[in-house]
Amino acid sequence: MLKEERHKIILKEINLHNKVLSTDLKDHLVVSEDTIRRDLNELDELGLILKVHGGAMSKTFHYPFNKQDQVYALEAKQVIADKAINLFKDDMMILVEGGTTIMEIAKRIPNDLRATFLTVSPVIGLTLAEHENIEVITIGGKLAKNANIHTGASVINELSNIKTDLCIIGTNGISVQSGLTDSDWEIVHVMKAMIRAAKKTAVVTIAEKLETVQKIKIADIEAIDYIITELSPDGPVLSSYSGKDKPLLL
Amino acid sequence: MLKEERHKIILKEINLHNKVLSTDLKDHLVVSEDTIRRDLNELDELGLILKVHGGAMSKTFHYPFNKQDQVYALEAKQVIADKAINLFKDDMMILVEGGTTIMEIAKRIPNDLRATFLTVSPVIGLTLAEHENIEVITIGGKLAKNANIHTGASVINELSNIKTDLCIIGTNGISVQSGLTDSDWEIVHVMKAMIRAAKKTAVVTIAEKLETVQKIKIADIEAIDYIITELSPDGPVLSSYSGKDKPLLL
DNA sequence: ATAAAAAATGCAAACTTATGCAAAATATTA
DNA sequence: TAATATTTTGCATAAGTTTGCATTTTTTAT
Repeated sequence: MLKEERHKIILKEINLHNKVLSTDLKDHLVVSEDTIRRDLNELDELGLILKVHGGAMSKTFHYPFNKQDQVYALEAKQVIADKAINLFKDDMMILVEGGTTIMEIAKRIPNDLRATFLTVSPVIGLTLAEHENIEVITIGGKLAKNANIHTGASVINELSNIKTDLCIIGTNGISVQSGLTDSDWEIVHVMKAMIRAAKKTAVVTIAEKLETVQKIKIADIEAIDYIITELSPDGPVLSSYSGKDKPLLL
Repeated sequence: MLKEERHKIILKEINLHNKVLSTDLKDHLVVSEDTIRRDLNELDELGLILKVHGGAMSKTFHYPFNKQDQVYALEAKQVIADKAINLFKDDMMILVEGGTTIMEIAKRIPNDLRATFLTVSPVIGLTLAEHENIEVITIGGKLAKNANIHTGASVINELSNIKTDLCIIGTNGISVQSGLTDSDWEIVHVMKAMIRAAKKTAVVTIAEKLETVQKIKIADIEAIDYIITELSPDGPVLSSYSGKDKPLLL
């Protein structure tokens, strides 16, 4: 078999499965492992694949993260943010959590919106405060270091005295079966209190998180009023989330 | 499975859910916990994630306020900060205000200090939280846009239930005659409440502000326990601030 | 303080890779 | 076509990686 031929087969395999193992290839192509290694090195030098210990991987597949500090799935989150902002009306009182999706919302709020935001996240609060007509009230408490969110009894307590028009939360897990879930005990309790403290609740999430489940439950799907993803609400992915008593998809 | 495959899966998990536990990963990927630890360490060294005890978390939400905008009289403020930090002992409860001098203190706190800080400033809170052994409690309230400090009745109210070991405040005006003064009604009231909420109060100020007076009074000089400037406490400039019932100069 | 969990360390086994070399295959040229 | 040069391949050996395990140290929670 010609070298070129092998190269084509290897490339095809990588495009198909995003990776190959040297051992698999040597069996498949019936050559020595040395030859495979040389092939992979050549393709790597041509920039066509990424050689790694034990095989090779597709270059595009490898790291979709160009810059370290870049927000994951930023574009999707911006689409979500714009949909969420449509829910905001002048003079509303809106309760928001932390997280990168909500950060996008905070950044993209139009400057003429006149509203009061309550938040448990100092970072979100500071970002919201950059808008002229937004009043920000921070719900203080113990600053949880991992999430940079205020938690603890004082937060729950304060939230119990509040009834806002709308609450926007992100989520770590969401599924039809298990509802909203997260893995952090403190944060789960803050989220629960936030949902109780608002007339309507909107969950914002990138579609990738749909049907993922974490260890601790926050709320049933039926307790949510809106689900906002970057997808069209009519698409097939979201169909199981709609129905009687189910949230409105945006 | 290729190592890089595992890395990819780990990164995705972190991007989706902000954090992962080593134990979950080893079950999910069916490798020993040692391997997971090594993976996490590598990804951490690449700057892609933040390794923490028991797992790892996303780097993206570590707030971007570190950009060192030019601080006026930075060197003087750093001298002051180091003097102030000498007042801090393990297990203290310390109440701090906002402002650039206090920001220098927050940044320069040694990493082995184990203490609880209360603050009305979200930016200071976030900075303090970067230190391993510091617990941060934010006193929430209406976020005053000019000073980025929480103000209003709720702050005063919360502070009335607190007695901390030490309170550190900056000031806009300080003079032997008029004491501490400021020009913002809301902030003055927060400051007064802060002084009441601490056993001892330290004022940090660059010498330039000495003998300047603002419109609204916060407290008499006698109500202050320490004055910290960048100057030597023995020098002629500060002589009028020392004496019976007067603060200790540092 | 104490116990439990996680991390660091050193080590050995299994596996992968680099290198030089000779044989085999392929290409080039008269 | 035959002779020669070039490239490719497989092998042996040495070197390097990766992984899991045992042990000690550190961190965390009670």
